[in-house]
Amino acid sequence: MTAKIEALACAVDGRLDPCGLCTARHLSVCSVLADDGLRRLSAISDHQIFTTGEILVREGDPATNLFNITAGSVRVYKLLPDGRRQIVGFLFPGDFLGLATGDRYAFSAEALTGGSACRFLKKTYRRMLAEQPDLEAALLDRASHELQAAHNQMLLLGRKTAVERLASFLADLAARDRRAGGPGRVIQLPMTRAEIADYLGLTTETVSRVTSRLKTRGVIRLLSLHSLSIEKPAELSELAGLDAGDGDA
Amino acid sequence: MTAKIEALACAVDGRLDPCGLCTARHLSVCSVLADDGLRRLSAISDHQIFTTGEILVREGDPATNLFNITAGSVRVYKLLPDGRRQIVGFLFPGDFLGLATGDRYAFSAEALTGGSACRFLKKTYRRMLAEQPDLEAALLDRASHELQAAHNQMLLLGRKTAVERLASFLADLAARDRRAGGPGRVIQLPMTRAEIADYLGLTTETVSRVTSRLKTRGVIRLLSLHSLSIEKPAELSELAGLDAGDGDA
DNA sequence: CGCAGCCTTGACCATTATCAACGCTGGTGG
DNA sequence: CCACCAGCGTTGATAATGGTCAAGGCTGCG
Repeated sequence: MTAKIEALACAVDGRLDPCGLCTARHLSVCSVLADDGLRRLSAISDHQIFTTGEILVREGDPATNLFNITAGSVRVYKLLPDGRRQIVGFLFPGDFLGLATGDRYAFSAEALTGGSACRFLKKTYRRMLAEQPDLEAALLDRASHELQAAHNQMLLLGRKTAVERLASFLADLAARDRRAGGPGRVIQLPMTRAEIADYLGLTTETVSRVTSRLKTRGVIRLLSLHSLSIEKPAELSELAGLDAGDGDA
Repeated sequence: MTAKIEALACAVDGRLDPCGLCTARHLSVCSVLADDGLRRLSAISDHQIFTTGEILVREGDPATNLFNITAGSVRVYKLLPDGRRQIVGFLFPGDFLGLATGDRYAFSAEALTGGSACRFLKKTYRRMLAEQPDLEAALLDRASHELQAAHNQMLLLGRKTAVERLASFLADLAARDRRAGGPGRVIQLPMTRAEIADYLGLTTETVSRVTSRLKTRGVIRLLSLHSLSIEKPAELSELAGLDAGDGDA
C-alpha cells in the first residue's frame, strides 16, 4: 500500500538497462526497444520497491498502472466472496503484470518476497504503444504465451490428480530455471504451501502429503522448506502427465 | 479434415462485410479495419465451411492457420496422454481462433456444429498485422479479454463446487447472449453433456445430476436437451458465486 | 527461550468419480 | 410407417480422492 516509489529512478542514460536498477531488460518486453525507445519508456515509468506482502494491485480497483517485475516475486490471484482463493500465477523478474486488464483490475497482486518493478501509467503506456509498434507486437506475443500457460493450467486444474498437479508445478519451475540459464535441478519455492495449494486447486494438507510422497519415492529431496532438488527428473515429468501420464511404478 | 475451402470466396466489394458470407464483422477483429484494410485482409483469407465434428486444428501440428469464426460453434481442447480432456473454450461467431499459438498448436479445435470461418495463413497475417497497427491493437485487446476469461475459468476449476461451476457456465452463456443483443433468458447448448463436463472439470453424470437439481429448484427449465430457459436469474448468479457465494436456501 | 506461524501427519468425512442399468430420442432401413 | 438401434442422457449404488478437523512438530524471530 505505502509503496516506496522512486520517481524517475528509472531514468536511463542510453546504454544502461531501463529503470536504472532494472536488471531484467533482456527478459522483459523492454528488450524490443531501441535506446531512444528505452529513454522514452523510462520517462513515463516509476521504479517501485515493494516489501513482502505488499499489495500492488487490488481486484476491482481502477486499472491505472501496469508493472514490469524487475526483482522479487509476486502472486496474482482472484477471490470468491467467501474467501476461497485461486492464484492464477506467480510472477518473477521479467514478467509483465497487467496484460489481462480492462478498466478495472480483475485480479489482485501481492508481493511474495521483497522486490521491485517498473510501474507505468496505463494511459501514457497506451500512447507509448501507439508510437512503438514493436512493443505492441512484443506484448501480443507475450499475451499469447500467457494464454497458452493459462490453458495448461486449466488442463491441470480440471483434469489432473493431486500428484500430477504438484509434479507439473515442480517441472514448470524447473523448466523456468533452465530457461533462465540455471541447471533446473534445484528449485526455489518463495511461496508457502498454502500458496502452492491455492495455485494448484488443492489444500495445504494435500500439498504437504503429496510432497512427502514424492520425497519418500526419492523423486525429490527437500533442501529446506523453500528449496528442493529434483532427484529423478524423468519420473517427475512422467508423473506430471507430460509423458505416459501413468507414473505408478 | 477434408474441409471444403472456398478460396477467395472472401473477396469483398468494399461495402460488404469481409469474407462475403461473413456476417460477423461487427463482432470480430475485422471491425477495426477500414474498407481498404478489409479488402486486403480478404485477399489473404479463405472461407472455410466446416461440418459437425470436423477438425480445424490438431494439437502439435505446425501452426499455419488462424481462424475467425463466422458461423457455427467450435470446441477448443487439450488432451492428456491417457485421453482425459479439458475443453479450454467454446467459440461462437466473431471469436478468434489461434491467438494462443506459437510454432505449433497447443490445442485442438473441432466443430461442435456446422459453420464457417475465415482462414488466414499465419505468415501473411503477420505481414498484415505489421501494416495495420489498429488490427494489432484490437488483437491485443482481445487477447487481454481472453486472458481474463481464462483466469475466471481457473478460479472456477480450482475453487468452485459442481453447482457453482454449472451455474457460472449458464450465467456466462446468458451474458454472452445479452451481449449479442438477446434477452439472456433462453440459452442454446450446442454442446453435449460430456463437453460441458470436460469444460467444467466434471463428469457427464455430475453435470446431469446438477442440472436436475437446478431444474427441481426451479432455477432453470429445460426446453429441450439443447436449450433451456433461466427462470430465476438472481438465484443463478448467486449460485455462480458472483454474489454471496453461498446460495443454499 | 518462548512464541507465532507454518508445516506435517493422522483420523474421519464429503463431494464427486466410477460403475451400472435404464430411458429417451433421432435416424435408418425394412 | 413402424421398429430397431446407437448414442446420449438420467438416475442409482458404491468407491475413492481429496477436504476437513485436529493435534503436534519445526523454524525463525523477537
